[in-house]
Amino acid sequence: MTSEEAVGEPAADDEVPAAGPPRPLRRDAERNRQRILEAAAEVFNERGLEVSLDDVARHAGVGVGTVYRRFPSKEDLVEALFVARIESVAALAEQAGQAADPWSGLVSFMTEAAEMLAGDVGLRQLLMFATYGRDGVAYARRRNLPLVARLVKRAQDSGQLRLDLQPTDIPFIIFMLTDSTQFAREASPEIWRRYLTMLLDGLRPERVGITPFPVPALLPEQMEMTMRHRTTRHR
Amino acid sequence: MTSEEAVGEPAADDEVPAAGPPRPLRRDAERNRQRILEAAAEVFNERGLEVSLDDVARHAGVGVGTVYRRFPSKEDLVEALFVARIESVAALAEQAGQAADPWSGLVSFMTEAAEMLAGDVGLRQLLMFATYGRDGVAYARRRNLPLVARLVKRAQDSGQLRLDLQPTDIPFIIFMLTDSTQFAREASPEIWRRYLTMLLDGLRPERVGITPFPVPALLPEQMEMTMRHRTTRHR
Amino acid sequence: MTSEEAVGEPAADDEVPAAGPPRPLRRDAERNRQRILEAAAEVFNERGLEVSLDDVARHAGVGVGTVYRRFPSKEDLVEALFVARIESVAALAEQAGQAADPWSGLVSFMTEAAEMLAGDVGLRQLLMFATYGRDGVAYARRRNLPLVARLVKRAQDSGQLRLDLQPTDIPFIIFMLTDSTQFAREASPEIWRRYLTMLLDGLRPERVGITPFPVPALLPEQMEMTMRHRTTRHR
Amino acid sequence: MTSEEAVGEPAADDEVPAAGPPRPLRRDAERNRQRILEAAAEVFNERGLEVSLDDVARHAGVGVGTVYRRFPSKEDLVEALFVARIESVAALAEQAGQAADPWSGLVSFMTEAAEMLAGDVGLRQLLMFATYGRDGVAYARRRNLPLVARLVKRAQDSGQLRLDLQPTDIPFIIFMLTDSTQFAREASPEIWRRYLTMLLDGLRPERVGITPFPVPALLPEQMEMTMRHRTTRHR
DNA sequence: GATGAATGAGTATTCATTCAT
DNA sequence: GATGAATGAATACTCATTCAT
Repeated sequence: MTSEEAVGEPAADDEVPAAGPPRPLRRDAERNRQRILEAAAEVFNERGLEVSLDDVARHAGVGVGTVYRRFPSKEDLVEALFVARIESVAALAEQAGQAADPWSGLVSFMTEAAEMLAGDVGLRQLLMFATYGRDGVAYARRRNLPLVARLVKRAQDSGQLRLDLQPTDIPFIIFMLTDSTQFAREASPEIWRRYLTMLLDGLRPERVGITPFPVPALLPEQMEMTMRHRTTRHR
Repeated sequence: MTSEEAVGEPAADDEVPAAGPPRPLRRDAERNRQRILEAAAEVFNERGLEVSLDDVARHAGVGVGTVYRRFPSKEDLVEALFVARIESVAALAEQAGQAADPWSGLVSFMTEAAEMLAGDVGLRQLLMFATYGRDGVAYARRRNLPLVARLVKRAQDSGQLRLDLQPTDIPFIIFMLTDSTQFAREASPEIWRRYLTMLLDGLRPERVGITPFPVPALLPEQMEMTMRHRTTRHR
Repeated sequence: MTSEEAVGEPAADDEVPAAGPPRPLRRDAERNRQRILEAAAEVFNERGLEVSLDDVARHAGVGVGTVYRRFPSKEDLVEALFVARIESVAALAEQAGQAADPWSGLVSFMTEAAEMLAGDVGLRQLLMFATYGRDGVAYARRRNLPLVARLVKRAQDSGQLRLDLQPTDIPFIIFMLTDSTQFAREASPEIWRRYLTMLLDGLRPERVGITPFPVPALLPEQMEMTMRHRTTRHR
Repeated sequence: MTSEEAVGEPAADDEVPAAGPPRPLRRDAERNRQRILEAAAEVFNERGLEVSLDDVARHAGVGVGTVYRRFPSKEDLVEALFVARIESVAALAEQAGQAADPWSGLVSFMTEAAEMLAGDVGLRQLLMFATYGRDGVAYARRRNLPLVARLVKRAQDSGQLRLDLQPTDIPFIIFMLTDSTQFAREASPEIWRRYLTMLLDGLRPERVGITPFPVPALLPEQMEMTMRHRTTRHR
């Protein structure tokens, strides 16, 4: 990365990244950053992404000003949160890639990812609706997708998964599944497992009468575009 | 009990106060009412139910006072919009009940309902999250469910649908499917058809290796409770 | 009614008073006017002068437009109401003037006037705070004052009332007394009688140790000015 | 019980959350807080408690957000203003309790309290109608009444005040008196002194022909109830 | 004349974001 | 760097008043 590329940085003053990886924060700053992320995770999960940054700050035990110093806008905070979480999802995908049986590797990934999203309103809201957050979302997804692709590939190679399923279908399916939990949070937070079962049955290849998909899956590039389109500006 | 008396049924026609249908609006008023509804439909579809009534009014080319004259609160406007739409869904269910083949009846209903919801952010948001709207929401759902139940029953009786599928699963499935379209609005607004296919394949009964559902479906009563939990949100 | 008279139509300078008393309203118009006044009296008494004209109109069974045709503004309506009521007060004063005993004439007037005001939030609010209403208020008071003055004079002439009491003191006293009832509406709507007693004891002339008033009473002219100053404009 | 322990009285110090006094505001904040209070006092006095907080803010030269930062709602602002003032009234009552002559102690209190209320529309409106403000209102009154009761008792014990006067009569009288000033603000802001004289003459015991009160005074409990009836008015 | 529809400025309150301390 | 104070545009809703039907 040349210094020219690095110029793409926003305000130019503040935090001038000395050409190279962004200099690490001072230790107390880093601690605050973590606190804020934790507090945000907590309140976003409890009350959705609509909570005010004042609340986040209060919860984190810092001033709002500090939140803004670390995260130039609410969108950025939300995105940072997502990026942090997405790592876990990536980790899940990686682990699942080690599974002896390709099919059950894929299934565990889907199950575990769904578990995460079902239990974390904020995260899901962010991933799905992306009313907050920015390009980092697309980026993080890009990072995830190859891992998922590998899972899919292995399952298909082993003859356990219908061949017309695309890697991009997987995030969709996970979102869909956990959507049902949004709807039935109180009544049946695990309801998504029911629909996962249904779907999995529809993913097997060996069946007689398999119905071809009427619509192609999204291309990886399209996934990114998708994100950008939905980012509704917040005041 | 004459058919006139039957009209006294509480939830059924609260809009008819006492004697005869509410006198029709003056022509100009009716025109504006329509304009407002259209404008609301449009902006709600574009930007979700969060848009302000000022925006709706501006879009309709009327003053906000006019909006409030016709719809005493935002909730009422939203509900009016919803109630109108929900009738169509019910109509779809009724029509589907006439289909010669029970399975394809069910499939057309799901397809058509998904088409509606996929194309109408506001409607879907309302049905799913019901953060706006009032009793009409619960009522409309109540009205829909029995029709859906009939479709399910018929398909199961004809041996075309797995027996452990419950009527309450259907709305979930429709919500789930259209959820995917929320996500990929620009890139592929019809993507849900892909997942419908998958799901349908998982709904057939005659297959080898059918996997039993790990979680029960929601009971009809639970569907209503669900609603109540989310309804009380706005000042 | 000739066709010429009928011409009193909007285009032609509305209701031109043909030099003389304002032509009486058509009978139906008059009926509406009365209805509106009655309705206004009722709701103003129940809920204070803040009720909306829409409410008044609804109560009267007419459209708001009709209210505005008769009373160009809320202020005017309120004033009309006051003028109507003030007649009753004047009547009380006249009757009291007939009493055999001058002192008890004065006392009954004060008592009866206080009874009226204590029982009519709207009327009192209007007279006292005059946040609504206009010159008619001053006018009506002017009309009342001479009658009161006579009561005062008689009582003083008969040696039953301290000589330094001025006629303008009487309205003040009545307002003051009924003020207490505003305060204790629920707990003791008749509490004012208590303070009337006190005051009357302080009005007798024959006592030893009578304390001269430290401040002069208002002059009749000042009473009018008073009114004008308080008329806060309403949107 | 030491005077320090006495502070533990429930209503007495709810404003002190737990440990020590609430940390003092930053200097700029304090300055603005004062500005807001002054501005509020001013406009409330000029135009009553109905003025909008936008107006208050404008008058104070700050944004409305600042007003809301210091006073979470209009009610709170009003109460803050009131609580500050009410202390002065209490202080007056306390001082008056020190007077060598019980009668003149009572008279000075009434006079000084009336002076305060006569010059402060907002304060009076709040005390009288309590359409704004919260528990602080009830509390402050509760705090005042015993002090007043003492004044009354002393005057009665010294034979200078009629025995059937109750402590609750005093606030009524003060309200009544200043009511007259509301009415004659411009013409004669001191007019209430005239009626105070009258009333005082009616309060002496030794007179011939003293008229017993026809209605009992309010009980202290009733005073509070009174308040409650009017408090719940604002959104 | 009567009706009630339309208007829009006004109300209390919230919250992302900026800026003085 | 951290803090929390200040800002003001935005939101849902009301109501006196005007105007088309």
